[in-house]
Amino acid sequence: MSRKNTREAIVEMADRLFYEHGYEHSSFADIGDAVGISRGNFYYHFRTKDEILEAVIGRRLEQTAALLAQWNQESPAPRERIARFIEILITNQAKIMRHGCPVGTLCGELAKLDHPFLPMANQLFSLFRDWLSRQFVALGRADADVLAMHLLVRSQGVAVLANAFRDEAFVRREVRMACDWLDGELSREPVKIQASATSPTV
Amino acid sequence: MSRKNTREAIVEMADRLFYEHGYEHSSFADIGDAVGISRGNFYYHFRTKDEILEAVIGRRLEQTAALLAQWNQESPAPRERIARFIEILITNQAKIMRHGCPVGTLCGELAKLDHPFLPMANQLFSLFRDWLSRQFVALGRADADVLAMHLLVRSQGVAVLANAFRDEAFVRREVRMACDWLDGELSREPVKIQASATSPTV
DNA sequence: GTCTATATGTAGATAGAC
DNA sequence: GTCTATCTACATATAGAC
Repeated sequence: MSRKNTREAIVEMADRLFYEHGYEHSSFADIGDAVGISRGNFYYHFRTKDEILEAVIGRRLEQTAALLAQWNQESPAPRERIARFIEILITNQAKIMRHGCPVGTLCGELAKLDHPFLPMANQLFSLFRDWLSRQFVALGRADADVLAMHLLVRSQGVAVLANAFRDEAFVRREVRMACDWLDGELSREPVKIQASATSPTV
Repeated sequence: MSRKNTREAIVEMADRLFYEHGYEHSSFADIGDAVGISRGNFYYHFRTKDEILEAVIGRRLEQTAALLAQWNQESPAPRERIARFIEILITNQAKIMRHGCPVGTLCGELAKLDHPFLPMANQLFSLFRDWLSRQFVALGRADADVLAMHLLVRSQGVAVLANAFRDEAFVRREVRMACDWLDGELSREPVKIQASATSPTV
């Protein structure tokens, strides 16, 4: 390898292959061949497959945090920031139609495998959830987390169905509907959440 | 096996294991052990793993069609029928929180594997889509398919996030929000869909 | 129809030369 | 750091006895 950092090259390729073909379906041979190294060399950098998965999730967590920080910088207004989240469905449309959402599909696969790194992968969702929630808080919403989760619901649902039906017009339409929903919500007065139960014993 | 039909027992167990642990992660040994037959006997009934997958998808297609027919019988009003679709998120809540939506996770996995039976699995989505669309048509909506797809978006998004966060209150709340959305939609006048493009050359 | 035994391929993982 | 050779485990799949 002429690369300065083989380890980085492995993680980058594993990240891509895990997304495109799934974690379980991506073998050491697949990753090694794609990077251009032997399996033996592979094991010099990672002793187990779980180690690679951990590195990939760590990388995604870093990149997601960086993306959100970038959105914070580029869009001062919370309303615009939320819109950028919704629009990633358009920005990454081609990949989402082919492979689904990188976060949703990884968490789904690890849940099926009952994998110990599932909680770590779920932190990817939490990054978006908490960031969205902060934007709604900044807009004075008491039900910020409810709205944040609802936007996650819409984006995940669109990703799943975009992957199944591969219909660009559908994605654009749902993005428009989500933006309309956002406008509608933000034109209301802030609403207090009702307590979920009155009995203290439950 | 004391069962009358071993083949049926295999398909039934494979259906369950594919749902709980994924298609690729469920081996012949797993299925055979769970049913209580040897691997040799297994191959008497199914020559390849794809054959079992085909049988499982076929079974799900039949059961889904039967479920929709049952809803048609039990609920004459389209509005109530649509509500029943939304409420499967509550009915199957425990399973969805553990393993996600059976349809969404199967289609997602087969998409990753680029599996030839992906189109067949996607028909599961189409069954719900078309059925929902017919209900909205019965309610006089010109944009019936748009509304049907939107309900699929919501249910798939809730399933993905219920699987990740395992939060019952979240599921109940989103179901309520979906019902509210439905009420809001059905209290409007029917809306014509705009043509997606004016140019006939595109 | 069901079983045991076995063939064959491929996965993850290791040892040791260079 | 990188390679080749190798090991072990397990997956799909087959053959043939009962």
